[in-house]
Amino acid sequence: MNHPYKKHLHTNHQHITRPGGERAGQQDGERGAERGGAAGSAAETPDVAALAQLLADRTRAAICMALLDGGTWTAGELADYAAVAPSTTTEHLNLLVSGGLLTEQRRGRRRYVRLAGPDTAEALENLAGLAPYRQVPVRSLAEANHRRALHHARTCYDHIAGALGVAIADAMTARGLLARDYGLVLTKDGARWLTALGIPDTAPSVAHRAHVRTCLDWTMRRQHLSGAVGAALCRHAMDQAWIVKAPGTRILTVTDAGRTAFRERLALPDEALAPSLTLPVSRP
Amino acid sequence: MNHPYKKHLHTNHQHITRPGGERAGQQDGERGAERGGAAGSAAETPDVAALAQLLADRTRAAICMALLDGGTWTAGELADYAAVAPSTTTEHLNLLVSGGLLTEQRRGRRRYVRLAGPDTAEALENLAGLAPYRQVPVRSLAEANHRRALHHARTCYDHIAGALGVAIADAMTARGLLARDYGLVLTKDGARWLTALGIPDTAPSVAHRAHVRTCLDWTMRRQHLSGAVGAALCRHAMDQAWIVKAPGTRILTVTDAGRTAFRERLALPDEALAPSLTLPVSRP
DNA sequence: AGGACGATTCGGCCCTCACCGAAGTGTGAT
DNA sequence: ATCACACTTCGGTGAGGGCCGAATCGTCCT
Repeated sequence: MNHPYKKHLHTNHQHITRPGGERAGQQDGERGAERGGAAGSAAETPDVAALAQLLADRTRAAICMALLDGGTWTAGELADYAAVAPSTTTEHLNLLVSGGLLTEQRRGRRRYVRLAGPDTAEALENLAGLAPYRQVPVRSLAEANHRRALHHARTCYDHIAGALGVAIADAMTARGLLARDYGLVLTKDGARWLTALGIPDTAPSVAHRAHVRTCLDWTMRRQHLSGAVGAALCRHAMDQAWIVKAPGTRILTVTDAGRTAFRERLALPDEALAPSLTLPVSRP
Repeated sequence: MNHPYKKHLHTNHQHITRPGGERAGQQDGERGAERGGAAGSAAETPDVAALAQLLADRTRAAICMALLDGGTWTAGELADYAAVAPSTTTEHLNLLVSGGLLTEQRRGRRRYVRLAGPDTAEALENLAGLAPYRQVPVRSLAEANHRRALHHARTCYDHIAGALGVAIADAMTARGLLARDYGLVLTKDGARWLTALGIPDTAPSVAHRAHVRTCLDWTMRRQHLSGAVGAALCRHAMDQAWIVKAPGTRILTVTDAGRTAFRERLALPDEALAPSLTLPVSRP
């Protein structure tokens, strides 16, 4: 007896204590320095494996990516989207919700789910930017168009991603509205520019989030603008009808007004403003 | 025939095309806008599931967390650390290396591995900050002390983490050296402060990385300073012997000189400067 | 009430994979 | 040459879990 490899606590499956309730990735705010004395007979370690396991399944990952549009989907819609049986979807949603990545809301016989919060969304896009690529066959022209539109412009939870998002970040940097030298910063000129647009950059509603954050784009592998400023800009562009979001998808289309506005205010190159080729179809 | 749930391309296992070689998470730099036309008969999607699957195993996750000390370990050391057979370790390392998270270097009959880069390290710490907690039994007093020391101060790849790291970020913010309002920024005063310390804040060697980045601390769930400035500060503190790194661990101990320096220059509170209680033992 | 519909539960199938030991390969030391 | 050592390869085992279909539960509509 006396095995060389300690005991078999390696079943790789376990139940865990969520830290802060549903809000998965609290990012700052004051919180005292508890968690100091680990002198008991047990300690806490972050369980990276458990979190990763939630995303380690193709279907679950696809569900999360779909929810990156920031919208609320029903279990059935997700089942169709992921092409698995409703029963399978139920199991996946149970895991994702109890793992804190998703929140649910039951209404009648429907189960609505969405991402737990902006932090979760950004963590997901960042992960996607780091992930390897996989070749995926395109089966129809409609699907190819859909994909092309997605690469061109889409929402990433609450801000603009895709080639358009990257172009905006680049243009703002070029015009001195964002500075990249010390992290990504909104400059004074940038703040003025936002105010001139009618976006109050110090809105208290967004004060708890970092104003400027970057988000690694999974189609371009380039940084684009996220955070509160990114979200405000996206909202404004929608309010002004510079971009419209095709219902049921996360695809954004630049309108004629938007083309004018973006060209005037940011001198965006034409590629970034190309019209979407087709009307986006229903959920892919 | 004609199944309702398309074909079974759901084996959840696949081989993938790495995007950029070993460097997993390129973060910026100019790169043209290729990847525009997805008109072929295949398209590329980031495979989040594949990446997550690498981390979804307890043992592999433990290996990655161990390597977060920024050091180079041999396969045998990792086998001991993770308490699995050498053959098992080999398999895990093969996966992690070919997945781009680790790089290896063979010398003689040894296999040395380390994390692929700073980006990988930061992605890991961020993931750890988001992950749920798991209760882990502490089996000995030495282990409890080790754990306590880790929570107090440690290296996170190339910068300072733990309570000390958070305290430094807080103090720098309080003194106006860092500004949190628009992301986390090094202020002009901060740049001067660094220069006064003898840290050239515009060293070309670090120009390709964002100067200031934050890193979510897994013991405190608070942001601390990372990026090039964080790394430079850590290096400087080690050069000046303010902190010493116990060999074979990622534990940092604040020296007497360090206590004086940190108190003088940043007015760090005493808790953050408490001496480590024991000499750190060998690898846990 | 009756029926359509969305979601859930359960049982069973099958594939994946983390694990080990034993044998093998190459390197370094004696 | 010989042996020790670090790591690798291979076969076998067992557990975990993703998948479906069928049956069930609730809710909404007519």
